[in-house]
Amino acid sequence: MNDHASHILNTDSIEQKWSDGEREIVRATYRVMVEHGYSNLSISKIADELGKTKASVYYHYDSKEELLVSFLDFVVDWFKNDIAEEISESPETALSNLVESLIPLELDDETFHGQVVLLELRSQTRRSEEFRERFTEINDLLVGIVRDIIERGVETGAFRDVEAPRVAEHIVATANGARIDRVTTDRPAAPAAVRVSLSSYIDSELRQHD
Amino acid sequence: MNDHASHILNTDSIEQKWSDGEREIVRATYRVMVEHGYSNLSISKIADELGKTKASVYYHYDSKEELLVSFLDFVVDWFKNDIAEEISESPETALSNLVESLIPLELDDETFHGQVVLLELRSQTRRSEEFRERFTEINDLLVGIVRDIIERGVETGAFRDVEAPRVAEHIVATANGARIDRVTTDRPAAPAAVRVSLSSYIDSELRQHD
DNA sequence: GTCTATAAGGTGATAGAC
DNA sequence: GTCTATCACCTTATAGAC
Repeated sequence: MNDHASHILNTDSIEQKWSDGEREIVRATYRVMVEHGYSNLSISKIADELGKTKASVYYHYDSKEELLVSFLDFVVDWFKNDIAEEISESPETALSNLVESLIPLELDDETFHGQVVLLELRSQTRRSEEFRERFTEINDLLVGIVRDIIERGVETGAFRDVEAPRVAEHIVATANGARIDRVTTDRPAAPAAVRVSLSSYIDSELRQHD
Repeated sequence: MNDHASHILNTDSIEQKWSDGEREIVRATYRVMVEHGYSNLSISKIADELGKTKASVYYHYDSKEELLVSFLDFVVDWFKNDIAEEISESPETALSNLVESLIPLELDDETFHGQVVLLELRSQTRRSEEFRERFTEINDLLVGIVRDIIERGVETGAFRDVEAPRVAEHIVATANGARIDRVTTDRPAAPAAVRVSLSSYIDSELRQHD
């Protein structure tokens, strides 16, 4: 699994259930957001990025709201495709790989801005139920992955018999907290500290030592 | 310590370094944000809430940006005053009290909306360095409190000899992750799960059992 | 300190031609 | 599908009277 928002919306990771026009618009939307932030997003800027006019955007989407929900659907899809990778390993390495990718030591600028954009969108939860549903799905997916890894480890005897659902919530909450801290503060040492402490927690609480 | 945004900006917890006019404006700003969200905040709405006109607001603040930074200064101040409470207890109870208040089981509506507003503002980190500084300060403060409790516990022998700075970052990241999950998703069981797992982590990793 | 009035510009969205 | 033109509205911010 890659960093949360890296290479987001790459064509090859997006399913075929959208038309070319919609796909182009959503990708342009993402580029505008990475450059200007969600709060400065406008249909005009999207149209400029596309090299077309506002009316052309409104041919594909009836409203800005609908476009944003569509954008979130792309994010969810990307997330599903991206997260499915490399969990065929042993539970121990799968979990530590996941932690490492959830809390990377460094972020390139585009990924960084992509994370901020997703946080901006996440904070718009009052906008509609549709928004809320998408972020609920993303968190459910991530927690589900972690829980499955832990349960698999418990079955194979690699992990102690912990309560997988709770521990999974704990790990995901920690990773998300670290990620948000990184992109909203100047505390450069924090992410690495969290990662070390979380890894040591996993090692001593979950791992079955012989 | 109370919930992050409960009773925020109560008059008695705010210092005297602002004029009455500014204080009134900032408190009106908060009320507008709780009702309409940060992204729908406007000078007009603040003026309406105050029962005055836009020009009156601009007499006190040269720009919306300046007003928002001033608002964040109030938040930081509130945070300082609020967080200083009840840490005179034993390290064990101080830490578990803190975790309980950082991850409350229930949130009333106003506190809930207040948390969303703070998340919206936090996501506006690209707006200016001033924004970023305030949230850096808030996180530093919180991590500092936790670290001090842990260090005190290590000194008194209540806790094992853990690396206080790292564990503090871990605990705060987890609490923040749980808080953001709560206000941006429909996953009602998640906060309690995180809280249980975090408490059990603290109990088994930190506590010196005899 | 607060008011009225206004400027200058961006926004989401639509009508109708091609 | 894309265009031009336009609408109604809201925004931040200022000038000047009281």
